[in-house]
Amino acid sequence: MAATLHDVARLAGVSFKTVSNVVNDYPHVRPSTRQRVQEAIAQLGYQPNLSARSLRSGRSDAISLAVPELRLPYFAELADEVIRAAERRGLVVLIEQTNRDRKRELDLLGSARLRMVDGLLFSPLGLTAEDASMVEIDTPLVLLGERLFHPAVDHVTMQNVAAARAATEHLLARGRRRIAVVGSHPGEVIGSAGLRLQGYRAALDAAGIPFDERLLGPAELWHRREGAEAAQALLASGVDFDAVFAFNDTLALGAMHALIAAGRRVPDDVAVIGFDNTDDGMFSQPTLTTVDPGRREIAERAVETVVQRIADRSIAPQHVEVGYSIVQRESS
Amino acid sequence: MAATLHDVARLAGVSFKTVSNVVNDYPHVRPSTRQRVQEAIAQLGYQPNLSARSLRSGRSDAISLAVPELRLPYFAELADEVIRAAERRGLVVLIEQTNRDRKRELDLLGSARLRMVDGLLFSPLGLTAEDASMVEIDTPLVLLGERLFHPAVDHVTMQNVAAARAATEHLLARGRRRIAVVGSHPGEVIGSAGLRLQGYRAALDAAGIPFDERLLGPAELWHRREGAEAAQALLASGVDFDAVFAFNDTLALGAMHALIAAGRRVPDDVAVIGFDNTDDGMFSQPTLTTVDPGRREIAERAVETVVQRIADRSIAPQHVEVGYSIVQRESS
DNA sequence: ATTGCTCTTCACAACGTTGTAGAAGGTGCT
DNA sequence: AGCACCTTCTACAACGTTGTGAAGAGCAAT
Repeated sequence: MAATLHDVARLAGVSFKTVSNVVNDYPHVRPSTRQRVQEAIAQLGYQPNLSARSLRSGRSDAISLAVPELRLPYFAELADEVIRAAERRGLVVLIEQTNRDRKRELDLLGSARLRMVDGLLFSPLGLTAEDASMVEIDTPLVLLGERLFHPAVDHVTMQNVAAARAATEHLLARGRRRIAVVGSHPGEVIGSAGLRLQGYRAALDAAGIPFDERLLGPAELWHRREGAEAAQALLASGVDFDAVFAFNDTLALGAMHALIAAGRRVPDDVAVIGFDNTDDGMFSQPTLTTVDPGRREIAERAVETVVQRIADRSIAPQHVEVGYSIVQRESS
Repeated sequence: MAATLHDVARLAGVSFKTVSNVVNDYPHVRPSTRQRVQEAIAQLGYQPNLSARSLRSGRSDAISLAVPELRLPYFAELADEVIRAAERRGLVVLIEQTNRDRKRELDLLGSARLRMVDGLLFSPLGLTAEDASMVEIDTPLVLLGERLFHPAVDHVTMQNVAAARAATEHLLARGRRRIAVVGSHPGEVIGSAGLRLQGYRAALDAAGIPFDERLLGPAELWHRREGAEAAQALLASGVDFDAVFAFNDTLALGAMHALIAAGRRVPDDVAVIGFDNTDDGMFSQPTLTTVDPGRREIAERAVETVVQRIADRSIAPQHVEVGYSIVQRESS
């Protein structure tokens, strides 16, 4: 059905390799020949077979992006920006969802699918420290987020600790002293929750405010529902608080909903700050103060890094940290 | 670097074709041979080269999903569900963003990338009626949404007219008589905006309420910001209204924000209904009444349809319409 | 022992492309 | 004229897989 180099060659009266040379902009082709070939290409609607090209060249010009769940706004917006950044470099993006499941994440790393793409951007959530060695794979890999530390693998991360500290300091600066947390993961150290908690405690310490464990609202998943439930649990516990630091915006919106439903005014009674600067905090009621963790830059740098790694596997592993900022809105 | 059939064959002491037969579960392989080959496969960590397989077999087991913007919750959730549905059938999903740009959509249809995937799920927004013939492409294609009608191409759509009518009737049933629209596209007929407006007018007609053009709040893009701006414009125009039917949830949330900021109570002064049933309306303040247009079923049926089309190109074009329902929450 | 059958394995030829090496033709220099 | 050197084009051999057809092995029936 579809035309091949041979079909074009036959029509143009040249060898199929000459057609290949035209397609690949090989310089030593006589202008008249080039034109004849191009006309034949146009006439037949020839398009290169990318499987064959990929087999022969070892390049597919496709990368994978593996995220926990695309329906979480943070990952949807990350994927959006990764796709844009990849497109600027002529790459297409294949998206895998791991549902923050350790087994699925491990399967992914060993999957034959990986051989179809030139590289992988991987945002692991379920993997534990003991799985760290599993990320030593043949396919160029860039890890996103800070869940895993493996010195030999490229990372592009946000500054979780510093940004969380800044978020907490923002609330402190506005006079809040009893700052509850929504989204903590008890016992976790290296994950986003662990690091953000670390930043929170650092800010409290610096301000001379004692850490009160009763202010922690654990939430395994970072969805709206879990944010609402954590806030309800804090209210029900009777602990006194005048602010909430939610570990992402989705949790924050859920928490805010629960607070308002319980009759608390935001920000008058309880100030709320989120984390991620996703679009849905821009028009919430009230609008959500949040931390912009540099998602756009993460996407850009991640694609840039994987492209470099694809081009040269021998360069030293890169660990990129992007900037963050506080976005103040009505909720604080 | 990576092991091939030949490497495995050498280690197992068989021909490379026998290894291929083992990999593909060809039945006539002696159990002892099969085991020896499987051990060699495990030892070398052999994984088939998918480019080679794709070149030889003509199948890549990958499909493309083309959407306007992944950061819009509707499309993020659609993509999430398409990926899940595809995975159940052993397919991976490559995502393209068209930014509702006609030229990009046309480019996509002619792209060589398409030859790398077995099929395409395409949600066009920018194409016009005169581009309809462009969707006659070699790659199996399923159109999502109702923007284009081309009898020869598979479609999976929501019931825009009926669902919009039901949304309007929901507001009418709650005693609202001055129902504003947010998100209309002046002059459009076959797009989502045109069809939803048609449903709105049908409901008004049936209720004997005259259509008032001043109640239309146009919004080209269906983002939160445009929803807020459209609502502000309606308020500024001085036209009286006691309800808003926003053509998607994102617009609705933006509009609700603007209404509340202007001192209107939702739903007491103005009832609001959205469209799409995306996650962000579940915990908004107030929570958002909306239309569930059957997104999950659209994803499932779309993947099912493209799989059928890939298997047999000669079957009659399918036009699938999925069910809808009203999801009532606090905003109405 | 030979024939005919089934089970098992294999050699070979694609799929459509790019890289290598070299041939054919032309041009400029000595 | 002879040589070297460009430019232009081509033939051939991969890349790693699957489909086809046929060969070899084993066994029952003749």
